[in-house]
Amino acid sequence: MAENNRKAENSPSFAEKEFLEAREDIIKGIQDQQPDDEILYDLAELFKVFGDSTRIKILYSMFENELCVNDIARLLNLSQSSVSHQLRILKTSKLVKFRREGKSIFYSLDDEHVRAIISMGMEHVEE
Amino acid sequence: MAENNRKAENSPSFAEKEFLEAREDIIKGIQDQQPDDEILYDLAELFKVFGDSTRIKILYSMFENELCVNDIARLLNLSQSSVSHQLRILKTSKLVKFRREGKSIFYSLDDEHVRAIISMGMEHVEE
DNA sequence: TATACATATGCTCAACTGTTCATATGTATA
DNA sequence: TATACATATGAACAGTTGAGCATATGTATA
Repeated sequence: MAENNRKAENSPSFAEKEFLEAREDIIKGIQDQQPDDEILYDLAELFKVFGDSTRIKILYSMFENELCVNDIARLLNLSQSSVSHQLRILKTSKLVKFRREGKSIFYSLDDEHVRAIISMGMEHVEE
Repeated sequence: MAENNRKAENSPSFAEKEFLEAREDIIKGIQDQQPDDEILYDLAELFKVFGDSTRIKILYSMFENELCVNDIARLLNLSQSSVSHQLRILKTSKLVKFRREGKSIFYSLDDEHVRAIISMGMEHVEE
């Protein structure tokens, strides 16, 4: 009896049931569309690289020019070590490419995607 | 004499001087183009929000649907608390909007920029 | 080949971040 | 208005990350 009561209290009404099932269907649908975890993980890793102001400054400085490590350090008032460390991260993420010329190594943005992503973010920030 | 020698060793040749001055000019030019630090900081902060796989999953799940906190938690197998914390960050960054409906709160992407930024990153990742 | 210059890298530490747990707030309904 | 449900939030803790220092590697040139 007490059990019946509790059961009655907890069991959803017909309308509630329909609502819950509808939500379930929507969730199932999304689950199918959702890209693999691995891809979403990589996507987050990519944005993480853009998510540091030192790296953003470095990327922006190369927006229209190739620069060597020392140029960047002087331009942005950063230590050589710091710039070098960050460039390694940018290299690993394929956001910059480089070429050697004598003692210097010139870095530049790897492709148009990098510019596009930065520009897109800039639009959102400047609103 | 020793001083003269050292000076001679250390002083750059004419060609070197020209090269260094050219680099200086380039750096000055970039310094003028570079956006304010504050803007670049905000830009990095924006990307930082995209730079976490939980938040990316949450954003992606809302790509074409509005969802309530509980939907997202079940869909992505996350705790209610975790989802709520992350949604607060997404709200603060103006990446999602929300509306109340009874006890539930439905979240959705704030505007097309959000979709555009994610899509752009996706292109780079899928290469 | 010794020296100076340009860049890279290993290590350490302080600061930051995401999760969890416990609890608070807000809302509908019996 | 008491209860259950949905969401939000504060505190604490573990894991991560960027900067700086010291040093290693690579390259040109006297």
